[in-house]
Amino acid sequence: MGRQPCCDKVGLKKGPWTAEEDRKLVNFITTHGHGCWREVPKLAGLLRCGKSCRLRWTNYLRPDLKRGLLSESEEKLIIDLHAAIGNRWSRIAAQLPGRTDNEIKNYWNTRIKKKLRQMGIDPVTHKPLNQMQMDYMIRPPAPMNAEENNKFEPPLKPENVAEASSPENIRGPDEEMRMNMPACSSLESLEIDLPLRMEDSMKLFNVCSPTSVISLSGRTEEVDSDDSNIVDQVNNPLSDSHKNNANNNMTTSCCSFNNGGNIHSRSSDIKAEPPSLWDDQMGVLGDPISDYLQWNDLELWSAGLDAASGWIQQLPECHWSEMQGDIEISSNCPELQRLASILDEM
DNA sequence: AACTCAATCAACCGCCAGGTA
DNA sequence: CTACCTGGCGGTTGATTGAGT
Repeated sequence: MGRQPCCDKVGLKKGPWTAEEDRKLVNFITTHGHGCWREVPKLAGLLRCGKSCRLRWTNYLRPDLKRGLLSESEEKLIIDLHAAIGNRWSRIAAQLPGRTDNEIKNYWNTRIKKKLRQMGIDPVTHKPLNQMQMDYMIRPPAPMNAEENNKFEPPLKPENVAEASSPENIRGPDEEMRMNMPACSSLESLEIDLPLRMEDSMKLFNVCSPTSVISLSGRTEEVDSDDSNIVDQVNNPLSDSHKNNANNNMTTSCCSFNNGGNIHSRSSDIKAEPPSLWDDQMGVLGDPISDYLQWNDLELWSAGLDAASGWIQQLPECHWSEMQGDIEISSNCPELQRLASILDEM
C-alpha cells in the first residue's frame, strides 16, 4: 500500500502566497490557534493544503520571526553548531530565536558555504581544504584493480607525490598556515559534567574548526579476521582501530593522539560493508557509533575525529585520555565547556 | 534596452518518527 | 501488532531579483 498524500491536492493552490491568503491565515490563527493543520485551510477559507499553511506560518507569518540578515554572532554560532551537529537545521534554529530552520539552511547553502570555501575550509568537514587534499595524497582510496587505480589516482604532479610521501612531510597544514588561522571559537563559558559519556564524545568528534591541525602518521595493518582483538587499543594511549578483515576487503585505520602537540592520525580506508558487520567484529567502534552514526558517515566521522582532536588539543587546559574504550575529555577550557553544554541541550 | 547568468529564498517534496485507533 | 494520520525535518526546486555585458 502506497503512502497517502498529505492532503487531497485536487483544486488546491500552489506557489507563492498572496497578501489576501496571508491575511486569512494570520486572522484565523491569531483568533483560533492552528490546532490541527489539516483543518486550518478549510476553516480559514484557503485553497491550500494544511502542510502549506503550516510552512507559511512557521517560516514567514509567525509574529516572533526576526527579519533581515543574520548578525555576525548568529553566523558564527551557526558555523560552530554546524561543525558540531551537521545539517540539523531545526536544532540549529532552536539556538537562534526568531530564525527558522529554512532560513538558516538557505543562509548556509548560499552564503556560509561559499565563505568557508573562500577561507580554504571545507564546509562539510570544517577541515582546511589543503589538509583534506593531504589526506588524499597520503592515502588515496584503495583501488580494486589497475583500471580503478587509474581512476582514483589523485591529480598530482610526480614531484608532489614524492614530496608528500616522504616521511618528514607526512604532516598536516604547514606551520605558516597554522599561525595564520583565526581563533578557534567564540564560545563562552558554560558548565558541563566531566568526563563526557562516549556518545557525547562522539558529538565532539564532529566538532571541527578552522584551527584544526593534524599531523599525519599513517600506517596500515593487516589484521586477521579471527584476530578480533584490537592491538592498537593496548599499544596506543588513545586510539581507535577500525578492524581489518582481509577477506572482506576492510582495512585497518588507526587514530592515536598524545598531549605533546602533535596529533598522529590516519583516516580509515573503508569499503562497503554493512554496519552490522562492524558491530559484530569491532569492540571499540561497536555500539556507540552504530547508534550515533550512519554507515556513510564513517569516513566523515573519522575526519571529524581528527579535526576535533586537533582543535581540542589547541584549547587551553585540555587533556585527552582514554579508559576502557571511553574517551575522557577533562578540561577547564570555557570554549569546550560551552560547546558541550549546547550539545547536551540538543 | 535586451540579454545572460548567478544569487537568493519561499515553497514544495518525500521521508520519518511518534501517536493513536 | 498493524495501519494510518499528523507534524516535523532536510533536500531540492524554481521563480524572482540584481549585476554584468
